[in-house]
Amino acid sequence: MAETLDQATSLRRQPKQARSQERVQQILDAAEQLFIEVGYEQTTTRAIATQAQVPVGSLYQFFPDKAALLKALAHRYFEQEYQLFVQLHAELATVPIAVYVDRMVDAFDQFAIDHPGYQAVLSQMIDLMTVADAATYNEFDPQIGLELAQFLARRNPTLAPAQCDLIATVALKTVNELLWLSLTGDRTFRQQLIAETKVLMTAYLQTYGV
Amino acid sequence: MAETLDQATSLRRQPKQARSQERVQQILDAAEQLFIEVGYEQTTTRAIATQAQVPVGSLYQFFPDKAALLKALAHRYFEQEYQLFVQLHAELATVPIAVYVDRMVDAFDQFAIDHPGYQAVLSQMIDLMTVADAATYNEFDPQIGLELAQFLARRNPTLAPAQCDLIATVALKTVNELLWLSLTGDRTFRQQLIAETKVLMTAYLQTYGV
DNA sequence: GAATAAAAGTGAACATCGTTCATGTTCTCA
DNA sequence: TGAGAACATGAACGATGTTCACTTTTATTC
Repeated sequence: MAETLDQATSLRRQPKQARSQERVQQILDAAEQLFIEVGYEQTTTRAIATQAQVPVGSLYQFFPDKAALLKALAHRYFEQEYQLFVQLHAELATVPIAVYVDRMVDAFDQFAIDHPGYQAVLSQMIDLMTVADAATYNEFDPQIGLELAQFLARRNPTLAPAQCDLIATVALKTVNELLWLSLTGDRTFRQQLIAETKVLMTAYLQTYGV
Repeated sequence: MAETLDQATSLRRQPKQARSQERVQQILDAAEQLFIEVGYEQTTTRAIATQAQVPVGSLYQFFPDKAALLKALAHRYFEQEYQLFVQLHAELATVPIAVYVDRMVDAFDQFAIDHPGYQAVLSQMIDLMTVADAATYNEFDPQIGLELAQFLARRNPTLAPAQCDLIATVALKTVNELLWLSLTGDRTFRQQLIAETKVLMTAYLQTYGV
């Protein structure tokens, strides 16, 4: 876990001693908690340092800037989401498309519910991306899109590869957005929106006979 | 135009003299240009003031803070989009749903293309909303949603009002997101995504027999 | 048309932020 | 055990959004 995280977030310095590695985790935990509580923008680096019981300087020993903290946290969630997809995708290789959609949407909905920090961290991550590059975000999402496109091509061989890519992009983006919207409402709203997302996706994919 | 803008953006002070009103427009124009060129975050209030050839203080005479400038600009676009919807919606009251979707999607796509500042301002606006309230954004979008829901109920009277609201919400959110995504790519990508958006929406709405 | 009040204009100064870096401390290993 | 590498520290820096005491311009009154 540690190695994967380090590689992806380009830590300013590799923590070689156990003491430093603990600090990195302390800082990340403190940052996540504060991002959830008061949001990314409102969280000062000094507050993160205080919460993690380290001086500000230690923060910049390992992370190049404040945004790197958010990226590191987002990376953790993307990684988990990708694992979730891979596992479920294998299980649902041959089921009808309606069942595939049903199970997938439910799984990702449940993931967001199970991880309290997901919404707070990701929403701030999206904000950051419009300003800066989308490197971190585009690390796992296109991977899912690629596998989804291959899945569609296997289901309906008459579809051109380019078209499969496009359909996968549309499907992913749409489900992402609607699940995201569902998180902003109460339980009833979320369940209704989940159901509606399934209707939408199933109708769309059945158009292509997959 | 001026009155509508003033009401919605809660200017700190109403510009009563012609001189001030000109200044407000100068400031807004300068802000929009800089937001497009270097982005909202990277644009300093001093830069806006310099560009508009006014001192920083004058900025805060009319706008409570930097975000108010972005909101005022976003409001202008929302207002124009709503007008566009109302007009087209009236024209398409009785056409088949596939035609309705086709014309609507094309119109909003064209709007984004015709207004160079739209993407820059709105993307920053979206960022701002996750941090602050969504008051400005929710000013016109739900209005469109409401009319869309009534439209669905008229097309298929067997649908419950609550379900019409839900369908309208899903449709709006989805089209919004996909059109937004289409702006990030080149001409070919945009055209393909526009076409795909129509397929998705038509398939979805035909499910409900509207 | 001069005097007074009200509105508008101004920019140096303030508070706070993200970040740095010179200096002190702790750990590693021959 | 001691020299060098890794790590820790927080005062200081530059930049930002914002304010407010002060000046200038416009409106009103006699």
